[in-house]
Formats: sequence, C-alpha cells, structure tokens
Amino acid sequence: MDAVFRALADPTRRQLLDSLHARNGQTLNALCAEMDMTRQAVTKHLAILEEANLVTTLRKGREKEHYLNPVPINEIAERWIGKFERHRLDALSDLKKRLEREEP
Amino acid sequence: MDAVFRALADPTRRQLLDSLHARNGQTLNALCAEMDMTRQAVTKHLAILEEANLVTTLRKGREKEHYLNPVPINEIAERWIGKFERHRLDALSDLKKRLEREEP
DNA sequence: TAAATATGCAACCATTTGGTTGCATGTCAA
DNA sequence: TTGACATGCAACCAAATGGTTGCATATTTA
Repeated sequence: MDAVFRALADPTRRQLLDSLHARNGQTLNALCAEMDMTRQAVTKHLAILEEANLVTTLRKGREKEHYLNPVPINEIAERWIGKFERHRLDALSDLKKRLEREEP
Repeated sequence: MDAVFRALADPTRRQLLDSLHARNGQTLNALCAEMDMTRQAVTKHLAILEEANLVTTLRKGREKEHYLNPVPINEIAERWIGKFERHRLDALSDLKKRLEREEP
C-alpha cells in the first residue's frame, strides 16, 4: 500500500492515470505525446505505477499497451480513507466545540 | 490537492494521522513519544501535514495541540478516487475481455 | 534485407527529502 | 526569579527522486 501512496504522490503520475482513465490501453508513445518530458522519464513513471499495481501492461509486438488498474485505489479508499471519512463530521464538530470553548 | 497527496505519501506522516485519529489533540511531545526519531524530524512532518491542511494546531500556553482535519482526505476521496472507483468493475471486465481475446 | 519505429537499459546530474545536531525562545512552577 | 520543560529555528548531510543523454534491442514495413 505504501507503493500506491508514493506512486500517487507525483502529479505527472496522476496525469498518466488520468490519461489512461480517459483512454485505456494507450501505448508508451501515445502517453509520451501528452507529457512534456522525454520518453525515458515517462517510462520511469510508468514503471513506478506498474510496481504499485496501478497500471497493467500488455506487450503487443513492438508496442506496449497500458491499462489502468483501479483496484489499489479502491482499496485505499476502502481501508484507509474510509476510516477518516467515517468520523468526518464528528471530528469537525469536536474541533468546533473545542475552539469555541478554548477561545472565548 | 498536490500538497495533500505528497503529505500522504510518507508512512511516518500517515502514522501521525493514525495516531491523531486514535487520540485527537495530542501535543508535539506526546506524538514524538511513539515516533522513533527526533522531535525536530516529527516537527517537520507535522509542518507538512499542517501545510496540506490535514492537521490543525492550537497553541495552549507552551504546548501545541494537534487536531486531525479529515476534510482534504474526504475531498480526495470524492473528487479523485471517486472517478476511478466508478468505473472499477467496467475497467476490470474490459481488461479481462481484452486479455482473453488477445492471448488465446 | 534495410530503414524506420517502439521500447529497454544504464550512467549521470540537480534538486528534494528525511533525518540529524546545536542553540534560541517562551512558559510554567517551585 | 530561576530552573525545568515545550517548542522553534537553522545549518548540515546522506539518500531518494525526477529528469537527462546515449546507446542497445526488437519488430515492422518498404
């Protein structure tokens, strides 16, 4: 899960995920076209996404297709974000009460 | 939002959020007690969490209380993760179909 | 087969990051 | 008021990160 969080930390990688979300199965060159950096830099980002299991690749001759895998993101939403969301309103009202009480 | 993602990328900072989730309003020293690093290192992590608006502080005399702010996490869940979750099953079945079709 | 195309690998570099140590400041309490 | 305690600030350092360039390999296609 750490790998997923670290992978999501970079804006370029989130942009790559967005791009795949818009059009799934894009080739490396296709993805590079919209990124303002060298192909090798994009390759590295994709490798990180792949290692975090956020992207799955499929070799097709000399091309490599990239597919978005939303499962790890879903797991984060379920396991980690969910527990903070659950107490969202509670925590907010707690904070509000505290602030009102402590700073008259 | 970039600041939130980057803040969440570090395991120490997620641990700090967990700690505040378990017991809200902890002081810096209290938080340091469970972290295996110097107070100054923890201070830096808390500063990053504060800048990402994930933690709110309240000065209380010579102590500083830290409160979890779940709103940014909720925003991420809503605005960013939601759109990937929405197509989760679709994307999975798409991928499955493709793999079956392309690799007989 | 030869040229063009798509990707892979590795060395290298600047900046950021995560941590340290040392000292300063502010507040509580005896 | 003085000593202890909680926090703040700054310089410094090693390692990770994000990017580059150069060259190698594999697959089309003319």
